[in-house]
Amino acid sequence: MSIAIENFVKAIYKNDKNDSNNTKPGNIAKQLGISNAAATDMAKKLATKDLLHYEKYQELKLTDKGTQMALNVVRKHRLWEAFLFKMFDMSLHDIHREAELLEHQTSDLLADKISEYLGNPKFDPHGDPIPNSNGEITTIDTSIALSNTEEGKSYIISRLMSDDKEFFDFCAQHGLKYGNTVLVSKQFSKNKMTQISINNNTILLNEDFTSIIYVNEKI
Amino acid sequence: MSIAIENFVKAIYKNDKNDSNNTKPGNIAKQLGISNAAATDMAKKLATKDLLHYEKYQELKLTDKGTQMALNVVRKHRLWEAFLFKMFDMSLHDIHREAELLEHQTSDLLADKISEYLGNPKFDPHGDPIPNSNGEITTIDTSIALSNTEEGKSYIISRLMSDDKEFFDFCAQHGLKYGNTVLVSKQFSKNKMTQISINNNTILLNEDFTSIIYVNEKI
DNA sequence: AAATATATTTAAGCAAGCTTAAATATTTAA
DNA sequence: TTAAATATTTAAGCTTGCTTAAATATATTT
Repeated sequence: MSIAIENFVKAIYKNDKNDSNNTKPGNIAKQLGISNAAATDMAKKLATKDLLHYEKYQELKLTDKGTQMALNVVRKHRLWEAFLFKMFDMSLHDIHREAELLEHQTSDLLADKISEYLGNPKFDPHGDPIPNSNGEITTIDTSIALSNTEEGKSYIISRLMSDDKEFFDFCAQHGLKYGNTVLVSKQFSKNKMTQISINNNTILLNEDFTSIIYVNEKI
Repeated sequence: MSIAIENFVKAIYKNDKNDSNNTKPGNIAKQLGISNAAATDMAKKLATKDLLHYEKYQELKLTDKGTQMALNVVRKHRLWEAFLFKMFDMSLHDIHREAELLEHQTSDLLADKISEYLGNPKFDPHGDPIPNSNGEITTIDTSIALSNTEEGKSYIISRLMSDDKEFFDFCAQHGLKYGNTVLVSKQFSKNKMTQISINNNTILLNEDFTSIIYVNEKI
């Protein structure tokens, strides 16, 4: 299957997993940077390939076959991220960009080799779960958004849910990295801001960031 | 530039480096598995992009710009081969196939990271030279074909010049691998066959193989 | 509930990268 | 050196994955 198809299916899959689960063509189009018309065309085409269910003006829904394809691509993406993260000193954003390309040109065999080398990890450096070769995902996700944490408690960063370079640059600069510990020193509930301590520094984060940084309470 | 263009330019480059240096469209077409007409079309198009010189019925000649592009792709291909060879237990043929795809989706940055990780190697596991980031190649190649070796001498395998799976399977089976030592026990000059010893086994190779296995005399 | 705004779909069309078939040029061989 | 074989080019046409513009349906607002 083509790169365009893999990306289309992946976009629907990721949308489905998100809060705002709008999987109509227009929303997919926006994420892929193509026109609405192109998205509608593609949706119709993929329906004939049994990758998704299409009904005029309705949400696009992946079939089992489509879901498997999406999971396969997502698996390769996240394995590449984990692998490049381990092997090379590159920013999370650069790693994401490489993985975005490599994911489409990776055989199942190579994906398995990478996975094996890494010890079959269940999460990538963003904290996103890595599907196994059967498309199964470990979804034991007890993490919460930094915006929902409690004052005075310490947490371990488990997910950075973004693809935005500025966000990652900010994170890298302040030590906000998968596995690191943060102390929530104050929640400004009125202004929806959170004050944290990390590496002996105090940072004030607004909701844009605290809603995409996920953490687990440190026991 | 597209994958099709990169592959086209690469094919011309590799043809130029070979003995039978026929770089007319038909020959390139054969190697890429496309029609002669498609190759002619592409050649005309690439001429307008200043990647090659095209004159009706003449050989295709890469411009400096085209050569640089080819070298860049070849560099990425061979770096991937060296990297996958080092990291994973995969056959040379599988590695070649992965590299054939990955080479087009690798940023210069990532290529440099891979090269650095490997200690900026000058040769890949086939023994082919890896261009550096400026497109410069180390061509101190003192190796000779196994068919030209002398009886009774020992040699170190330096190049396996093929993309053929059956050949690589044969090599893997008999320990014919980059860096390994072979003793040439007999040259059957009349039949163009060579008898070698490797890993305490004796193998008789015909010219199809001895002409693509390159070695350096063991001092 | 009607009017307005927004989203989706349809239609027509374009560029890239191919194809096959026919025309033309070059090579090879007799 | 002329005829036959082979290679290259031209021409017409196809598929994929997009575009813009216009038509149609759905959502939102008042």
